[in-house]
Amino acid sequence: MSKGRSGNERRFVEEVTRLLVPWGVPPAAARLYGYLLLCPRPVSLDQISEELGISKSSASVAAKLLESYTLARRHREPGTKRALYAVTEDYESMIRQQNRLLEAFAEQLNAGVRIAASKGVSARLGEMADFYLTLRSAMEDAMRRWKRSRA
Amino acid sequence: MSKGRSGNERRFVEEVTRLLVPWGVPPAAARLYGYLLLCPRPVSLDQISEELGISKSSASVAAKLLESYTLARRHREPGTKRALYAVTEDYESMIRQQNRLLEAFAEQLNAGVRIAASKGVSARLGEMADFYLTLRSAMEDAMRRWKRSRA
DNA sequence: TGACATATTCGGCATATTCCGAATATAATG
DNA sequence: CATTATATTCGGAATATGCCGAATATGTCA
Repeated sequence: MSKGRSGNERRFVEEVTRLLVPWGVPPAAARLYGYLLLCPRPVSLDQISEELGISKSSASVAAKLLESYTLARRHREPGTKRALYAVTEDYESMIRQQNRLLEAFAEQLNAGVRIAASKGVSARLGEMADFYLTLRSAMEDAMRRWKRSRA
Repeated sequence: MSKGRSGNERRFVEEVTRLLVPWGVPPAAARLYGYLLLCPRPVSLDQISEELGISKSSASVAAKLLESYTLARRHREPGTKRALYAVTEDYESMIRQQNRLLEAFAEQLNAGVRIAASKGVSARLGEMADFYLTLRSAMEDAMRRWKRSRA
């Protein structure tokens, strides 16, 4: 992606940012993800810094964060120390993280069943736990099916 | 729920908080939700304030926020101005919100397909959009089935 | 090994978020 | 309508978050 990014590309990046931030992704990392999604090839931190108008250090921190989320991957440029970053195909990552939260929440609700001060509360918490576990399972199934349909 | 809450109840509330905050729920509101989940009956803002150790105004703001999320509902106490709050059964609320984000993200990815600078990028964005829409549909289906199984 | 290129860390600053308590608004009743 | 009870708003303070740029760490090559 060249120096002069089109308005459409800029808009895309800002929209991706707007959607990822509520998922708990810090703004600079979200913008980087949006930008990397549009890059046909891995890009350097210098280029990221320039294209997104952020400091080199912020680019580094954002890239490493995306890497920890497995949303981006580091590539090396042989013969230099330069790091290049590109998106991974692991776009399940965010869904998996949400599933883990769902599961933990369901577990907590089941823990609540055991301490509930009334039958009504107990029933409510149990039902909620059931609901969230059902949703989690449905997502796991869907991801399995998706993987298979792609193989 | 009486003045002297048990350690287990306290722990439950703090655990629910810990799990809801990453979903973007402010700490006080998350704690209130955890507390309300354990209440067999609607409770007043005074009681909330006292039990959670927060100011009356914070309790009010938190309760109204949960209400806007449809996680809690306001009840009136006839003959007084007092507001009582209790959790709703609308625990689908958070899942629906995530689904809307998923859908919007997929739409944005499809918009990206149209401006992509290369075939590779285009294919990638399209596949991601497909994936997220598949997940969203799976969740919608699961919620529909759940509703039916409860009727 | 030293020099250079490059990434990362860290302290500081600006801004955002969270909560408190006083001020203000609103609901209920006689 | 006035009074009282109660909820809500708002300004301010404390704390958290996000980012920058200088300092530091690390990788590559001759």
